[in-house]
Amino acid sequence: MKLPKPWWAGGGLLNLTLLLSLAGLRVDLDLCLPPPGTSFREELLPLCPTRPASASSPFSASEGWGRSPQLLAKGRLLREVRALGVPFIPRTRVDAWLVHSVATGDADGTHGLLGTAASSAVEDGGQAAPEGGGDPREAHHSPLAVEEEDPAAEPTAQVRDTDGRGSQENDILKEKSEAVDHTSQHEEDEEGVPAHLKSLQPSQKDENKMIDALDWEAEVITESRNESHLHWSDTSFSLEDLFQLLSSQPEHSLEGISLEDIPPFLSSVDESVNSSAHNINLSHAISHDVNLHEAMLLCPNNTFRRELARTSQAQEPFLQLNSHVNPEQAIPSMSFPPADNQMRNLTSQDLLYDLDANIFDGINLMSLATGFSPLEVSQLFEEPDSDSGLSLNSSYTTTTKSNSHCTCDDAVGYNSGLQSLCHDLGAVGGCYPEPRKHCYMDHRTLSAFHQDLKCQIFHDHTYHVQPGVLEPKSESFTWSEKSKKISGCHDDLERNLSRDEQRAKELHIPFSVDEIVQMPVDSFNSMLSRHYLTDLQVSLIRDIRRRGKNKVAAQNCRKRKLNIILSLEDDICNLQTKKEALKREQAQCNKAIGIMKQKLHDLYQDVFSRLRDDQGRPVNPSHYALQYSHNGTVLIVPKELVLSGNKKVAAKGKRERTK
DNA sequence: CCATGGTGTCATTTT
DNA sequence: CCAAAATGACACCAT
Repeated sequence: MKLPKPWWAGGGLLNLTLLLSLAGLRVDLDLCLPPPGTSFREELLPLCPTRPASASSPFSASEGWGRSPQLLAKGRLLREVRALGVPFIPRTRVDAWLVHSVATGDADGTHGLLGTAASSAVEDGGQAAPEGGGDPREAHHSPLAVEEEDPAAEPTAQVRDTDGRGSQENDILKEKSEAVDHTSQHEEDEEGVPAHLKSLQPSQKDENKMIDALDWEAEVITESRNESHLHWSDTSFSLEDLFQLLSSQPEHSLEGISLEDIPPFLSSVDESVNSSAHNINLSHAISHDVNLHEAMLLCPNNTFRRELARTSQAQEPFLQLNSHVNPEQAIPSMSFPPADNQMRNLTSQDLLYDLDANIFDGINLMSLATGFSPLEVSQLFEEPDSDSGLSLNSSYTTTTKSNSHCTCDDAVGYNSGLQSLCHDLGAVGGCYPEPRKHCYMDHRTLSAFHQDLKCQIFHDHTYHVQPGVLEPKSESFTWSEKSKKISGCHDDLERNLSRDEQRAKELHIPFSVDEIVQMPVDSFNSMLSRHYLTDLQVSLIRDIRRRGKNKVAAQNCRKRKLNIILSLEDDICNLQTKKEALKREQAQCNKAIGIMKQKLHDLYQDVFSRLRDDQGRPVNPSHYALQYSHNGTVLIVPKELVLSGNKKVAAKGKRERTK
């Protein structure tokens, strides 16, 4: 028959086995050793405050946070090994009631003190009622219950409600917390290996690391148990040893849960570890006004991200709103939306818009008249803003500045009669040096080129550009201002057009921006080859594709960054939670040790109060000590001998440890 | 007016 | 070696 597990059991770090056989009575001390099948972290480790157990969580507690069967098998194996106790001292229970029986002058206890074996009393008295105040079992309560009382254990999302933020945002935050929940919780194995050791590791390495961590922890426990074994399984020891060990064991044993084991960076959050508000701020600092909700879309198994994904999909038709008419397109979704038709029908509603349209048409005409590309001409109407969207040729310009003359020669191919003007304009910066475009020009038939000319001349508008106005530096009518004017005067749909979309529209690019960006490489190249496009159009299409790809890449990059930040935040939360659990465990161990010390002291005093020497005088406990030998006898030994024996035992234990 | 965060873009590096 | 992706840095804009 086994006594209930002491309330402090579950520490797993202080393995103090005391076999005190006094007159046949056996007092077994087994502190903080988790019983087979349980892990102290499973009992003590509370849930992460930002991870309230919800039904929507993809990982329930029964699923072990998604632990793999291999890991569960390893955990079971380790527990079985621990349960066997090999080669450690077999685990025993604290038979506090025995101490009580001795202290209260129980007859069996007295009899046991005299040296007769009465180990059966342990079994017979196992169900005796424990002593009221000092019995640790009476103070036993579930660590989870402790956790429930801990205000810090409240879900952060609930606390956030008090932060004055809307419930919807709180829901989002909660979803975010759950979003990052499984990503690290399922990586936390049952042996409590810190998640931060593995959270950023590839999943394939997790198992190996898990094995290493398990071995590591088993080794730590082995050392702890061996130390206890070396101290206590010697041929003999005294109660003084027990006192000394109890005095030294807390610090020693608690090294395993020392706060120094927490990674150093946690020290920065040490002060606020007891404050749930800290968790709020941590999450809040990242979640506040973050418009990167799409970032969550990358992570699977997340309701929040799935919701956003659905929202994004619902908005996708709107994203295709800027698709242009292309009869050759086989993509149905790229058809011309009515909104765009409406927008085109509204061209006369705004004089400014007409002016801008005329300007662009004039630019096209200028390009024809001067042999200068419309893009270059259009640059004359903007400031040299690298962010203008019209600076797409900036890289080419910088890389081919020395070839400006050749570029102008190329431009002469369009209109050889204006070479001098080409030079003049080229000095402004209107170079068009990309050689690949000329390859398109080479295989293009002249008739097609003239068709392009006719097409552009068809939009002829009288537009005269003064040479002085061509200086971009002096041009105050910048692109951004133009965009502002356009966006300010047009409807919302027009305002949502990006610069590339506007330019593509102005240059009559027969493809939508989405098409250009999302099209596969082969399709893109074949599309360029199939269509007769001007160099400007090809250049713009390529730039649109490059910018679009890069835009998506930048978005993905930022999403990854945000995910990393969230993951780190989650790691911080986990480590804080573990730190709190370890602190509670340490406090419980200290309390248990104190109780044990007191009980042992009482027992010691009681034993000596009953002992008499040969003359019938009481034995002074300050001069003598009780020493237990393996043959079951208890000797009263002068303390001088005990101290010398302790030194020998300590030396022997040290030698065995060094082996 | 300033601070902050989101976003687009370019240049460069990495894959 | 080249193309695409990734990323740092910067500028602009909205709040």
